[in-house]
Amino acid sequence: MKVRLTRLELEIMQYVWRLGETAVREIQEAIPASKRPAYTTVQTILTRLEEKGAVRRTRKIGNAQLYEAVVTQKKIYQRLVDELLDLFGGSPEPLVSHLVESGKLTLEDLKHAEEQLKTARGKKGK
Amino acid sequence: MKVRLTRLELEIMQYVWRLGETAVREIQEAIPASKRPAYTTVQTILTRLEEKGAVRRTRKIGNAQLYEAVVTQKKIYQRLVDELLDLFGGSPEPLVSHLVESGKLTLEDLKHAEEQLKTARGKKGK
DNA sequence: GACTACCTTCTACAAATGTAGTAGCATCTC
DNA sequence: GAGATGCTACTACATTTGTAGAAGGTAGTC
Repeated sequence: MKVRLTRLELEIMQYVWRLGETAVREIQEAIPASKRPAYTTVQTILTRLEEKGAVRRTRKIGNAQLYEAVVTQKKIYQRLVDELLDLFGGSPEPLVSHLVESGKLTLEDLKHAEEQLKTARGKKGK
Repeated sequence: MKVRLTRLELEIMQYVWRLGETAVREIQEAIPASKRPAYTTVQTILTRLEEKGAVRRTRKIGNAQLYEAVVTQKKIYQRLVDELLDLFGGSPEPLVSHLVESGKLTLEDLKHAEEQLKTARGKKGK
C-alpha cells in the first residue's frame, strides 16, 4: 500500500509515532506553540491520514477518539530516502557526499554505518 | 533566495541541468515517452520555474526560447538533503542507517565518503 | 436535568500543483 | 507571399494541501 504523505501529514505522523495511541487534542498540544495549528486542522489531517491508511481509530475515551499509527516510521522514512535516492540517480554516493559537505556526517557516523553494513551482510541482505 | 521545487518542477530541472541551455521541445522530447507530459505542460512548468528564479531565458533560436538553470543542482540537492535530515531529527545517522538497510550503500561508498571527509576537514570545515 | 466544556462531523476556501487546450504570431519552404 | 509548422502567451480546471469555522452531539458537574 503506497502511502504518500505531505509535509503537514508527515509532521503530524511524527507525533502519532512518538505518542503512540493518542488523541487530537494531545497531538495539537504537543506541537510547539509557535507552529501549532488549530484543533480542527489537526483533526482534518488525522482524518486524511486515516483515509490514506496511515493511522486508524482505536477506541474512545469519553467522547474523544484515539488514533494510532498503522504505517511504521521506518517504512515511511525508507520511502523518503528511496525517493531522494532516485533523484540522485539511484546512487547513494552523491547523497552521502552532500551529507559530508554539509559537515553533518562525522567519521563516527561512518564507522557506525560500516559496522552495520558488515553485520547486515553477515545475515544475507534483503 | 529560497527556491522550493515541486516534484514535477524538480523533474524538469533535471533536464535543464543535464541539457544546459535548452528549449521546451528539447526537454519534452528528452523525457521518456512513458511519462512525457504535453508540450504546454513542460512550458507551464518552465514558466513557473522562471518565476521562482530557478531558470532564466537566455536567447532565441528562430522563434524558440532557450532557457538555462540559475540555481545549481548542488544547491537544490543540498536543500533536499537538509530537509530530509530535519525529518530525521537533524542527525544523519538514521538516514545513513536506512541507506545501509536498503542495501544501497556499499563499503566502497563509505570508504569514499571517509576520504572526502578527511580531505574536507583539512581545509577547515563548513 | 441544565450548563459547560470539549469532541466530532461537515463544509469552505485559498493557494499550490499537475495537466493541457486555444489562439495567434513567427518562421521556413516553395 | 501563401501555406504549413512550430512556438509563445493566455486561460482553464481538477486535485491536493493547508487551514479552519460552524453546528451539533456527549459527558462530566452542580
